[in-house]
Amino acid sequence: MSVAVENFVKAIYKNEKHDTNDTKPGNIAKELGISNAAATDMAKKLATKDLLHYKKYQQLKLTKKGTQMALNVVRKHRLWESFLFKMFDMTLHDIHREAELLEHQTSDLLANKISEYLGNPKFDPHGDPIPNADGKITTTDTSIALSQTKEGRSYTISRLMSDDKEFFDFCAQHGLKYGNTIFVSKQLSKNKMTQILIDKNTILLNEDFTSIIYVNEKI
Amino acid sequence: MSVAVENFVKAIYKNEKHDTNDTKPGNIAKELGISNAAATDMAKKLATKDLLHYKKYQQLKLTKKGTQMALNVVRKHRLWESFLFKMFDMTLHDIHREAELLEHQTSDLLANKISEYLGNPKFDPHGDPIPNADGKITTTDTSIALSQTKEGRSYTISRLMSDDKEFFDFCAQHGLKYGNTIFVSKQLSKNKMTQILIDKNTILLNEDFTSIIYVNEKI
DNA sequence: AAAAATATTTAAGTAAGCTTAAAAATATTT
DNA sequence: AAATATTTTTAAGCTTACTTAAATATTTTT
Repeated sequence: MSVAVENFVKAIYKNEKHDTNDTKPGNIAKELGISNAAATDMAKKLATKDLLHYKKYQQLKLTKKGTQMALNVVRKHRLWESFLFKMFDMTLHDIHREAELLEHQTSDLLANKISEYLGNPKFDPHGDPIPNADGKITTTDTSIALSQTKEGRSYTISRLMSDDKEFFDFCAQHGLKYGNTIFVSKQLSKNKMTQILIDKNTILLNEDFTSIIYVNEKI
Repeated sequence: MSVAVENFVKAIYKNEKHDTNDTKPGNIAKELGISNAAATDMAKKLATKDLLHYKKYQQLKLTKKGTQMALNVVRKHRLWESFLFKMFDMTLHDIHREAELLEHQTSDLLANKISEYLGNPKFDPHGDPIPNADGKITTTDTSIALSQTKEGRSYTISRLMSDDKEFFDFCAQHGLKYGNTIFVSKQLSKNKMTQILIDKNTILLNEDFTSIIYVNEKI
C-alpha cells in the first residue's frame, strides 16, 4: 500500500486513540496537511478497500484490516525511533522525522530484526507502546497527563506525546526524559500551570506542556 | 527529489560507470522495469532540471548536478548495506532490497551518523566504494573480473556485483565473500569457465559469475 | 427555531509517473 | 546500399494524490 494510504490510516488510528478523538475527514486532513476534499476522496477510496467504514458526514472508523495496517506502521515507526535513539546521538525530534519516512520502507523482516536486536522492547523513547509483530499492544498504559497529577507527589515520566522540536529541545534542556523522576510541588489550577521539581530545579509548565507529558505515580 | 527521479539518475550513473555503458533511454528503461516511452519522457523532464543532457537518439549524460544526486543516493545505499550487514544476520540479497528503499528516505544527517558509527568505511559488503559526504570516491579500484585472472595465482575477492538472490545464495554457500581468498586453478577459455579453489573446495564457475566477481591479485 | 458559521462533499482540474500503439529514426543484416 | 529489425520518440490515455471552487449538509450561535 502507498505511503499516502499508510499515513491516512495511521492518522485515523492516532485520533481514535489519543488526540482529539475526532476522525472526520477535516480533522485528518489537518493532521496530514492536505485539503478536506482530498481527505474525503481518500476516505471513500479506502472504504472500497475495506480499510475503513465511511458514511457521509460521520466519523471515519477503521476496519480490523485498517487497524492492522495502522499498527504495522506504528510498530515500525516506534521501532525505528527506539533503534536510532539507541544507536545515534540525535535529538528526539530528528529521530521522529527520520522514523516518519523509514516506517513506510521497512519490511516486516527488518522490523523484526530491529526489535530482536533491541530485546523486543515494549516502549519507545517517548514512552509510547510498541505493537508486536501481530499488531498487538501487550502493555496497559496507566499513565496520566502531568496536568492531572496531585501536589506533593512524585512521578516518573512515561510519555512525551509530541513531535515538536521546540518541545523536545526544552525537555532535553531540563532533563524531562522517559524514566526520569519529577516531583509535583504545586498545581496552579487557576492558571492551568504546574510547578515541578526536577534535578533540584523548579520549573513552571503551562498546559501546552502538562497535557502532553504523561507520568506514572511513584509508590 | 522524488524516488523515481533518484532511481533514474542512479541507473544512468551505474551504466556510465560499469554495466553495459549504454545510457540510452531503452537500456535505462530495462534496468528500471519501465517502458521506453516513460524513460524518454523522464529524460526530457530531467534535462529541464539540469540533471542530465538530452539529445534525441543519443546517450544520456548526467550533468554535474545529476552525478552529485546519483552519488548521494549511492552513498546512502552503500552505507545502509554496510550498516545492516554489520548489525543484523541477513542475506546480502535481503540487505540490498532494504537498502534500495531506505536510500531514498534518509537525511544527510542520518547518513553521516551511520558512516561515523561504522568508522567512515570506504567499501560496502559487496566491495563497492562508498562516496563520502561530498560525493567523492576517494579510493581507486584496481580489481579485475574473475574471468580476467591468470591460472595459478591467488586473489582476494573485492566485489560481488549483483543483486540476484540466487547468486548470493551460491556465494554464501561456497564462501565467496568480500575479503576471502581464492586460487585460480584453471582458465578454460574455450568454455569461458574458470576453475577455482576456495576453502579446499574446487568450484567451476561459468562466465555469468566470473564476470561479476571482482578480485585483486594477492602479492 | 432561524440565521450564521463551519464542515463536508461534489465537481472540475492538475502534475507525476506510468501505460500502449503508432510514427520516425537509427542499427543491423543481407 | 537496400531491406529488415530494433530503438526511440510522439501521442493519447490512465491512476494516484492532490488542488480550488461551489454546493450541500451539519453545528453553533443568537
